Amino acid sequence: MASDHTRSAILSAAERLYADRGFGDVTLRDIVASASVNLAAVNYHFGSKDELIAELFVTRSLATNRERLNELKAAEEAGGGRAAIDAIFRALVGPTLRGCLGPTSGGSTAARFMIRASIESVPPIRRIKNREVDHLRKFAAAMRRSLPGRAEADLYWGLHFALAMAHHTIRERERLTKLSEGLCDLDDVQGIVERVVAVSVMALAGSGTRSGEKPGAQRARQGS
Amino acid sequence: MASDHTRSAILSAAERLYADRGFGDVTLRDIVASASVNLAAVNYHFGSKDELIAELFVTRSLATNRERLNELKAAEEAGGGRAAIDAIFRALVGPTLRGCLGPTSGGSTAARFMIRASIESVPPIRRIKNREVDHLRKFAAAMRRSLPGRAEADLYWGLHFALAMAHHTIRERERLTKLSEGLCDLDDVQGIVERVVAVSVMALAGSGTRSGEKPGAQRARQGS
DNA sequence: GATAGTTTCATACAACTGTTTGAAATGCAA
DNA sequence: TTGCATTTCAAACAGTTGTATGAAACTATC
Repeated sequence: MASDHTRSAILSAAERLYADRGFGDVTLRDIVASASVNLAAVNYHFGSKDELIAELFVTRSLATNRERLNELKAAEEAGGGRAAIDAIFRALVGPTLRGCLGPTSGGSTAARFMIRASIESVPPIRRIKNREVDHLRKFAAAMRRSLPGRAEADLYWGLHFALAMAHHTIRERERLTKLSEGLCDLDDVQGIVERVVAVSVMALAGSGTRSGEKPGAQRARQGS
Repeated sequence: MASDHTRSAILSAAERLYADRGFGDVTLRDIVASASVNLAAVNYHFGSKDELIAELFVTRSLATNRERLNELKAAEEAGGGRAAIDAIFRALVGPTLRGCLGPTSGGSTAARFMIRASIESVPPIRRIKNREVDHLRKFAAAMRRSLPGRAEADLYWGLHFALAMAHHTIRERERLTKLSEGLCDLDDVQGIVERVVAVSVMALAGSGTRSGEKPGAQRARQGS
């Protein structure tokens, strides 16, 4: 395995190019040119283009998941087995938002790569994301412990909405800046985390107090 | 312009194929084979592949936007110029969710196409989406009229989060079903609309009462 | 220093892509 | 029917893509 210089040169060149120009128009030839290695090296070291992409994504997303679980574990230990619901949401969306937003996002290749991976959905990444359910289940379990009375479906909707706000903020951060004409400060990552956490907590607190009653169903609608 | 038979055959074949298999692996040759027309017909009638995709997307998204604005207008007229905030959110997310979710989504090609367009981000569609800011500004304006006291940034965040929940629900509906093991009923579209609206309203109501104070900032954090 | 295993390299391959071309077919007005 | 414009068609084009090949270079072991 020698020095692995070629292998890691490919990895970092690929990550940078994908981050900058997206998966759609970066070819293996672009990557090997940027890494100053031979074209055949990609297939030799990774097997195929898709496996290269998969390795890039797995590495980064394992890191995020680990960070998430660490925060969750810390919060549960601090609460004696039951984490506060806001701490759970913070552990869920904090690492992702901190990784992809703020001043880091301009400089860190890893962050920009993960943003790309979240915007463009290519087959190898989709396959990996589909296996992420187990990871999310751990957060669902923590929420169940935190709010034993709450209906199961409400917990899942809360989890889902928290991820929705976090991911959508990452995906559409440019559009939000343009829409709000800079009023929404996308560099204040901690502020955004707290905003997402606060709304997620409210969403959960507001939805019915006990079992599966649909929230908002009491409101009248105007149309058909 | 004759009967336009070829043109519309291409449009509907393309929409169906893109809906079923995504933009990534549908070629012009697939489309013309499915439409039983000649390969050159696409370039003759649409100019290029991208313009074909653009026309498909523009048609569908104009329809949704029109529906949104109709609902918004009705709500504002009913309120004498000021729509209730929940009615505004309902006008924003209702048409999209109804279009892409529920029993329709299984059968309607248009709905499945729009879901694809929301998941895979191809250049021609991205270009069009970037021009959607003007449309969203109308909703921001309605929100401003509805809640004159609220800080501008909070309104944009509210708008942003509402869209986040709606789009994420469409994008990840399969994963949410799997994660919740069917507990989240993705076929109850009206229930979902009301859930999203309720959370959006709460998000806005909960964020500071007046000026740009960041919500949740009063909460302590455990980490660094 | 010969040997075996790994890694690099230039090159070719085979397939597929969107687009163009120029001629045939069609429709329609005079 | 003649003439003209629109539309269809088969075929080819020019370019790109990821991958495979087999020889060369390198590395470490004996």
